[in-house]
Amino acid sequence: MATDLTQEFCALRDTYIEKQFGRLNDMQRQAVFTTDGPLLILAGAGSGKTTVLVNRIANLIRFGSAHGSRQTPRPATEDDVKALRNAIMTGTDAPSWLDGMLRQNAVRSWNVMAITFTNKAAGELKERLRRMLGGEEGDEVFASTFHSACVRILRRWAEEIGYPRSFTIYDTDDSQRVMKAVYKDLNVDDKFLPIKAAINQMSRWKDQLVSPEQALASPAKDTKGALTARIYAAYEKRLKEAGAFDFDDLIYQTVQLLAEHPDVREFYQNKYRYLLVDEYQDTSVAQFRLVSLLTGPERNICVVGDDDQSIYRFRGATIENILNFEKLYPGTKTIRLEQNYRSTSNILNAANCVIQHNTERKGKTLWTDNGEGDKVQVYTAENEQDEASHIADVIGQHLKEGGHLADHAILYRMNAQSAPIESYFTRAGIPHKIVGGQRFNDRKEVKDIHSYMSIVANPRDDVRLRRIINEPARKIGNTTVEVIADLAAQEGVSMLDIISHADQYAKLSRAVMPLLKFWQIYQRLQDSLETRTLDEFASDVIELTGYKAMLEADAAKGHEDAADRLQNLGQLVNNVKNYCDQHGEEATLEGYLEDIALISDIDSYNESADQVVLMTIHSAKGLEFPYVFLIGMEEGVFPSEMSKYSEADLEEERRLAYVGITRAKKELYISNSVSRMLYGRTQRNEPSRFLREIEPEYIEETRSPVLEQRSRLGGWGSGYSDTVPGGASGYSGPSGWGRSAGGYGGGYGSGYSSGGRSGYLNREYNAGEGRGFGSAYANRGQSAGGYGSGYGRSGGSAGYGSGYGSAYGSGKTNGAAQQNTAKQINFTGTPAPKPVSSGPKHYEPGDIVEHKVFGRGQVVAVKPAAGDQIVEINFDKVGIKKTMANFAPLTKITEE
DNA sequence: TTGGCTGCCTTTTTT
DNA sequence: AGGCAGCCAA
Repeated sequence: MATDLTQEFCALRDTYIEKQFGRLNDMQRQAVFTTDGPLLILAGAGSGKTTVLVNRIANLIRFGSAHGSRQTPRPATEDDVKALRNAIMTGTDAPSWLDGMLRQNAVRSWNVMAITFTNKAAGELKERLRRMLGGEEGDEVFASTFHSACVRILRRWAEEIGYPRSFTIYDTDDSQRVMKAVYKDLNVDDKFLPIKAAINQMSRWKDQLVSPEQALASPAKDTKGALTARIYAAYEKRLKEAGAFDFDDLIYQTVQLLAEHPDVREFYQNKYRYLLVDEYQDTSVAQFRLVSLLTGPERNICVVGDDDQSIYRFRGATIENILNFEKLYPGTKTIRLEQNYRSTSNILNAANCVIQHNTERKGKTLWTDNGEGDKVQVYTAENEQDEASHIADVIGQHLKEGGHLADHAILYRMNAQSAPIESYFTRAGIPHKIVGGQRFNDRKEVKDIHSYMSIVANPRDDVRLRRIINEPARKIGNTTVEVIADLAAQEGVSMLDIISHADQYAKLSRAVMPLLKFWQIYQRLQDSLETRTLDEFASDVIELTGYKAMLEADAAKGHEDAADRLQNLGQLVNNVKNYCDQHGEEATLEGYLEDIALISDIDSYNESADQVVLMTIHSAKGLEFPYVFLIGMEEGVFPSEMSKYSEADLEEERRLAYVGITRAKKELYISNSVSRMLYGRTQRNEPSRFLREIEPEYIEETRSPVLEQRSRLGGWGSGYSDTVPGGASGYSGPSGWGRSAGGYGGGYGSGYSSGGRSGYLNREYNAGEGRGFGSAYANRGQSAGGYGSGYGRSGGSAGYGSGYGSAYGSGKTNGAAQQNTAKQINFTGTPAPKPVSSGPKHYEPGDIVEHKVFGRGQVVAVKPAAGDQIVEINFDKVGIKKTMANFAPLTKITEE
């Protein structure tokens, strides 16, 4: 009888628990209820991956392995059954006295570890756990990134492997500085082996857990390989001396620690009995090893990933980790999540079309029961300004229909592509935010202050010391620094140790005063750290080091960016303050420095501001937006030039395209531009192959009106300019030539001399557009009054005219007189490409204007600025905004 | 040692 | 195009 009751209770318990996760689909629920043993979740884009992770953790903590189990801790009673049935029927929580019966083998929250790639993802996970489980239990789950988790482990055990507890984390810039020193030491020429190449190789070795010894021992394929191994060894030695880890070391050294110290390993295996790893497709060999070292004998390891979204191969991620997971963990249960909740079917189908062209994949097809939605809009622009203006048009349209700026994201392949959009949006007054690119913490002044802060935390850090020892200038030049470094090496102490006794070294006699002064500053900083709060310490650093005085002096001299820099330092102090507020008692200098080393721009991106977001597709992974603009869909841009020659690289680009497309919820806008300025020259690019891979039924194409007009006039094909080595007839640079694919009307050549000394042509382009005009100019034309003599050449194919040009010099030294005399010679009257808006405009307060994006508004103030006007407009819908008169998409309606 | 100039190089993505 | 490093001159 009791057995029957227990059986009934178990069945009811399943129902009850399932009801708790009733909003999940079958596959998702399966994933949630698979609590023990290895589990691989293949989660397509938008398939509710984070939801599954959160719910799975919640289930572990609330019910453990109760679901599906036919046993209970004690035999069930009739009261148990009744109470549970009642809870199910009424949809209420079961009474707490049933807890023991329901929470069979429930996992304690601090036994769960969830690893993600970005702080943002970790934060989101924590936030959602908090909401689901409540503050106490939610917060006790350890959710962090690979790198933060490693830092945490290393902080605790650093001394075991010969590092100081307050080790420094080096960023790429620091690494490069170390590398330069190593090159000098080993007498390596960076022309023979570029520093970047060495760093890259070293980084790959660390990703693959190859030690310097192994690298040295491995049969070198060539001299460069052998040399790189020696460089690697020397680099590691330096880092160890400085008590520093670089990004790769954080993982690598943690793996070494866990592998070589069974006690440490067991400590963590006992502590974290349930492991979850997000974005598993982006793990490296080292990260895989780390995860397996943390996984205890119970093998409660759950990984979530999507092989189609693996986009970090270039930095050591190996897609094999996910492809081979089942082999490495026999008995793995694999669950596929293929239902997409994010996008319309048109968007999803477009994504599927593209990704199907890849061969190296597990294979899965996303589907959705969301509606068809609008077709994917493909726009061919004339140039990047046109592309920007088109995007502004669309956004403006959406705003008129009641949409929000923040619902729009502009995604691109590389950071450089943000510039034209940024400039257009700024001038048009469209609020936007660029995520990524130059990070705040990468700014020179910010890094300098951080360097000061970090040498107080870690006096051994010679790299950072060198960075700031003469910043601001305090008469400690290179020669002196090298002498100190030599002395330090001789005595086996840090450079700061030498500086503290500078008066004892004859070799330093000339620089004794400045050095002792520096030492004094250092001591005052140490003192400040001990006696004041962290943010006060930060502002002391800015003051006591003379940094502030230096910038103020610069600003007084009229140095333009000095004021900005001062402001940035103010922001830095604010950031320290925020850090303190967040961490309260636990705020430490090391902690702050760690944060800034590991936290990226995207982590602080906050959706709440009503702005259009601009970021790379890489940064956008894991995010979603109602309206997405995927720009620069051109061969040579996306896929990038560098990936064109390798099939594996191309597949990665395609996965990136897939990631980009699947960010869109409601509408996707893809654009390509016929001509684009890239790396300082104008290129003509074919539309991306990824664009052609999308079945026509899912897309709707439009071309820029300018292009339409031109093709009516002349009918042009697909001319573009190619680059071939020059060399003949005294050309120093490459010379370009135009090629015609299908009979077009004109060509123009524009050449300019870059060196300027003898006025020869350095580069020349012919492009299949326009009607044959050309202009050549000298870039730094110093000779002959700043002239270069330029001409366009017709390069090979019949059918377009020869362009030629007028030359001018814009040399900074003596070409000024010729400046602005450039003429675009126009032979046929065909209009030259138009600027964003034509003709100078003048506004006066009271004018009623129509803005393409913001709609109707009234001018409230006008300020002249650099040949233009800053117009302040009060818009009916969005309030007051400032725009540049000549660039904003503005039309004057009436004057009042 | 500093500061200015020239010439050189980079331009894929980032924790 | 633009930034930076290294070189040279003061």
